Amino acid sequence: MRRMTARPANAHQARLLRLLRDGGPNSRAQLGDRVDLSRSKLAVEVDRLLETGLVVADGLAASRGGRRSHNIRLAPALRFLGVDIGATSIDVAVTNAELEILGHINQPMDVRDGPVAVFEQVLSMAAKLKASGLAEGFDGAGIGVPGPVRFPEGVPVAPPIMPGWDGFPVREALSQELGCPVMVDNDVNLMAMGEQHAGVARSVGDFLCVKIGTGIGCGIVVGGEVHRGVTGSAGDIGHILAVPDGRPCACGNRGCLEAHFSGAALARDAKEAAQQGLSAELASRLETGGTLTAIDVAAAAAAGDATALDLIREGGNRTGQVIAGLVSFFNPGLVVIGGGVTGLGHTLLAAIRTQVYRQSLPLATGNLPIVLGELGPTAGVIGAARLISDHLFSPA
Amino acid sequence: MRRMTARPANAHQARLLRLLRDGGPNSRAQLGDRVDLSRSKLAVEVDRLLETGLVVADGLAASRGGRRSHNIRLAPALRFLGVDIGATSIDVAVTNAELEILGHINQPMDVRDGPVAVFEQVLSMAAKLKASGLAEGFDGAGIGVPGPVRFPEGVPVAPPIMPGWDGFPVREALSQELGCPVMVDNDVNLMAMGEQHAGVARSVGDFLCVKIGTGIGCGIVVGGEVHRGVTGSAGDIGHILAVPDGRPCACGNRGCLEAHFSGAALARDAKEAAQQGLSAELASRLETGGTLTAIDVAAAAAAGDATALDLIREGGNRTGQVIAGLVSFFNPGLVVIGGGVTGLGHTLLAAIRTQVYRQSLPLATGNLPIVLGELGPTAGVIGAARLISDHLFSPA
DNA sequence: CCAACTTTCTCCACTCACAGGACAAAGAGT
DNA sequence: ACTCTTTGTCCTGTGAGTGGAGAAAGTTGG
Repeated sequence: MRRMTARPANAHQARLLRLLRDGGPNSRAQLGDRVDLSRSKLAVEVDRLLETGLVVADGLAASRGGRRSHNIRLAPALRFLGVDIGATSIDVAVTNAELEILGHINQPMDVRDGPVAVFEQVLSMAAKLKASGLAEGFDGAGIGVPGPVRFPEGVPVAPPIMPGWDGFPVREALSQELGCPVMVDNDVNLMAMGEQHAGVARSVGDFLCVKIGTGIGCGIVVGGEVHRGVTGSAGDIGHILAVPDGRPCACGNRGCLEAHFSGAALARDAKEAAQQGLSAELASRLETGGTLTAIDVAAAAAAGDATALDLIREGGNRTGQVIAGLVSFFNPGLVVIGGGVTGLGHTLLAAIRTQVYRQSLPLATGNLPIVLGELGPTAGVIGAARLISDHLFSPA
Repeated sequence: MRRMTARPANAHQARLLRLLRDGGPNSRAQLGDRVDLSRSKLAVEVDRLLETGLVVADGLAASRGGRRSHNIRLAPALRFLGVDIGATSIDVAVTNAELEILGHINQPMDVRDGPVAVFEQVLSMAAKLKASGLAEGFDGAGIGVPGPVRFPEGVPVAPPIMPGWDGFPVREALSQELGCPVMVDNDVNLMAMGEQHAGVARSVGDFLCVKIGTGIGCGIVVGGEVHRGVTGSAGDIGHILAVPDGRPCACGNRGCLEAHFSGAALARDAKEAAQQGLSAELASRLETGGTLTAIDVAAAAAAGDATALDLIREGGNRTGQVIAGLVSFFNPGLVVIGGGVTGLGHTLLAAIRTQVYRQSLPLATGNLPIVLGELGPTAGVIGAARLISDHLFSPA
């Protein structure tokens, strides 16, 4: 099947496509209300979009007291691929043009295996989704990787936890393999875009999205746009100093936030505590599994284990201190906490909130919600789909 | 004299005005090269601007091998007032439409005297500049105040060091008194705009501008635009935690950056050192003046006093640690250091650089200049003039 | 001093985007 | 059947903008 070849010819068409994508109105009249164009001009642009096939008119809506309107919607055959490459697993999902997830699979993996091995797996996961009948092909794909990206070229740069990926032409390679346009971004930025599109950050212009997983990072959204920084490393808060002369970090310094709180640090601390006999709960989990992860700590905490709760609180305090600084600096309208440790739930959130509300000035915290992301593992893939659709739904 | 009444009628005219302001080309042909409009359209817009009087054509330029071009320039009678209200002094300057300073005066003052007393002084300083023949009136004024501002309304909100200013309608009051449009912003943001317009940050899109004076703050520029945050308190880094369980701060917490390094903290530490007999140099200055300021410390350091140098290095390290975090988070293309303590010069800069380059990741610091502002006390007033001219040179 | 070439600026005709009103189509309510 | 409402189409007028022709004002070289 021939995939999406057309692109919006002008800003009006791009605007209309995004309105339709974001669950907006779907009759010509309703579109006209939002788009500040005359009915005639709007009709012309809609007709052109219908000609390109990006948009279809199917059926009539119920009457609202007058002539029934045509249902205008994005082509139902459009499919986007969202890929979220984490440090230890891959998420791949197919969405329709409205970015609704039609199918989603997750597989464990190690980024350190390098781009070739990882892409083989991504392609086989995409093929599996295709085989299940959800898509006949992809009109575009968004990819998130756990490290800084030179955004215009779609190439990872100097990724600390991804040796072998530096300079690998991710965008070009995947575009070749998949036969469709591809955009690449940092996984944290994609999570922020996901929560902005379909999660807690809808209708918020300036917010921070802190992702605590194997590492720790922060998506920065300014005026509705992701801020990536001059070298694509903005939001890399894992190596901000959290504890003077604290624990050694993989980066060579001491006391980095990531060395004190992250999925990896939490597992390490839990293991130490178990071995020192501080927690029977954790020790028993260590025995059965042979190793501990953040999930074990979450389970222990849920079971009321004091040591596990202490670890979470301690980590939340450290993280909260750093976030407090960022809140003072950036003055966001919302802070979203997400990533693998979301399972630590309310204990973590409470610790973070306490620190932020205590340390930042009232003017910055006065009306500042600090909440957990509501999309969980789908935030990344939705953000990835959003990334490519933003690209495709912009003037050619 | 009637002042500037016209405003650009469309985006093209606004663009042309800004080009002319920023020292750009000044013939129709040269303007056409930059503005991506046909010669005919451009001529129409220039003619309209000439009609409004915002722009004048005076004289002919030298020939470059053909017909001589007309000199197109902004009306030479246009005057902007730039006001920078600091914690302890006021700067007022008059500029022409190209934002060149025609006259600049500075007077000591205490913001805590409240808005009424301060504005009386501002108005008398403005009157003095007028009386000296530099201006017959003002076409617009920009005002910087040392605290957060609700930008759209031009009203200070909850300013910690400015009791009595909370909610005072600065913009409206001064607009009344001066009889011209007024815009109000945080003084730190204005310094950033000043350095962007005429200083070290020309042609840099994303940068941070750290102002260390009585307090400490940070101007944030994203994509050429100042980021003010949702409540106007962005950049308020003075109360970021710098030293766990450190010195008590006026805000009620302990260990804030501002409590450890700022003009006020430096004076306090110098006085302590002098009284403890650690430095003969500082002690003698304390005796002669009865009190110490950052300027005394700078002088002592310049004279080679070890204690003074230590104080500066110590403060620079603290500040550098905080800036390192901001650099990791924001990934700017430039960091500018300015404000009253600029006099501490290279010692301070070296300490800050050391911390940032050590603590932030190479990708973020690799090509990151950290420099002193080059405009000194004029940065604020130039930024203020820029603020109001940006406002006036935008479509009505 | 004249011819040839440059650069700057003006004028004019043509195109296209867009607004806004008239009107047709299709339905609801009475 | 009649009126009112909502939706969608058609048509014409207006103003923005382009691009070419050419006038205006120079320089350079014979």
